[in-house]
Amino acid sequence: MTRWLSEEEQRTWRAFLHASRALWDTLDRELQRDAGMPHAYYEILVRLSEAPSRMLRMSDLAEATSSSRSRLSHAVARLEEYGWVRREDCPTDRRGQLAVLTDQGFEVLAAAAPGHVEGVRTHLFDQLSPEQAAQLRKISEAMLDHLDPGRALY
Amino acid sequence: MTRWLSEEEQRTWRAFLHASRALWDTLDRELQRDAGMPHAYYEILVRLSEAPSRMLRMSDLAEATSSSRSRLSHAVARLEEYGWVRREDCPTDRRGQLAVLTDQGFEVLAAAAPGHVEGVRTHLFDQLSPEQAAQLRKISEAMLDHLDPGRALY
DNA sequence: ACGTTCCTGTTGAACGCTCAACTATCGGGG
DNA sequence: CCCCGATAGTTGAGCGTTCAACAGGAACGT
Repeated sequence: MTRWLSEEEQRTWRAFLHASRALWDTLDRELQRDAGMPHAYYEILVRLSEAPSRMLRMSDLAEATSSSRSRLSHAVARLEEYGWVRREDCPTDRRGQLAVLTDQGFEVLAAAAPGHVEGVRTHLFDQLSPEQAAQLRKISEAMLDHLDPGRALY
Repeated sequence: MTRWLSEEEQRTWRAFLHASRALWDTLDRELQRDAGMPHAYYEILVRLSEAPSRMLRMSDLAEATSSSRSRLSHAVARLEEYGWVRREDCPTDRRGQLAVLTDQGFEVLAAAAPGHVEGVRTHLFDQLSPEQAAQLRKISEAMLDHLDPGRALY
């Protein structure tokens, strides 16, 4: 009863697989080389930098970066070692922890951002027509609607 | 001089980021749960199963799965422990090694494939119109042309 | 023949992620 | 008030990946 993929679908699937992996690896490697951090850590810093007072509850941060609580916990532990993030107790919920972006963390992020954005542009948007970029967004949103229906759009 | 992303581009980029990660995580988790292997190992088995005599040089296998030699070496070591793959010396190049899919490995793959294909269909193709699937292919190929120009198309 | 350079594949350490187990707190119902 | 299930976050072990270093063989020029 398996609904196998057509030849056409299989080619599409493999192209997508290789392309997204290649893009991912490239950006991750650039970030590691230029800023000394993996992309997952960069994303944490970005989300914190956009939050009010540059701080977020661990859970909210986990959701924003689509990462598990455990992963975030490990990641923040390391970011704390680097001095880029610091933990604070949540005043309204004694179970809670706040992750706070330090000034040093902000500096590191500010230094890393231009290179990374340039990478995203070079490796993704420069390769697509404006129509294709719009299509990619629709496609991504369709996938998200299915895989993660509750997620905040932005 | 940084060419920052427009609001529109940023939304596209984040949607793509979350969507491809969600798809990836979902499929990887399903495969781990149902077949006891990560997607990377599944891909290795697939490529071997399609090769003549179900064997490939390590380098060729690394390229086909877009993985580093080191990664493949570790992976094959583990697949060998499971009894799904076996190594043979290459007859024409004494540096070379051949990875060979065992009968048991083939059985495991045959058992895992229907579930995984169903996952790809459910989580990807069922969510896209035929036009969107075609667009996704073009988009992926444009990315590949840039990131990995020499790669075999299939 | 010889040496240099490239290529093939492996190794071990460091790192990040997953999973399951655990502690501590919150919040609602008897 | 107390209990109980749900929630917040952490921890450690196991696993896969990366990276740099390495050994051995091939290919090429001289």
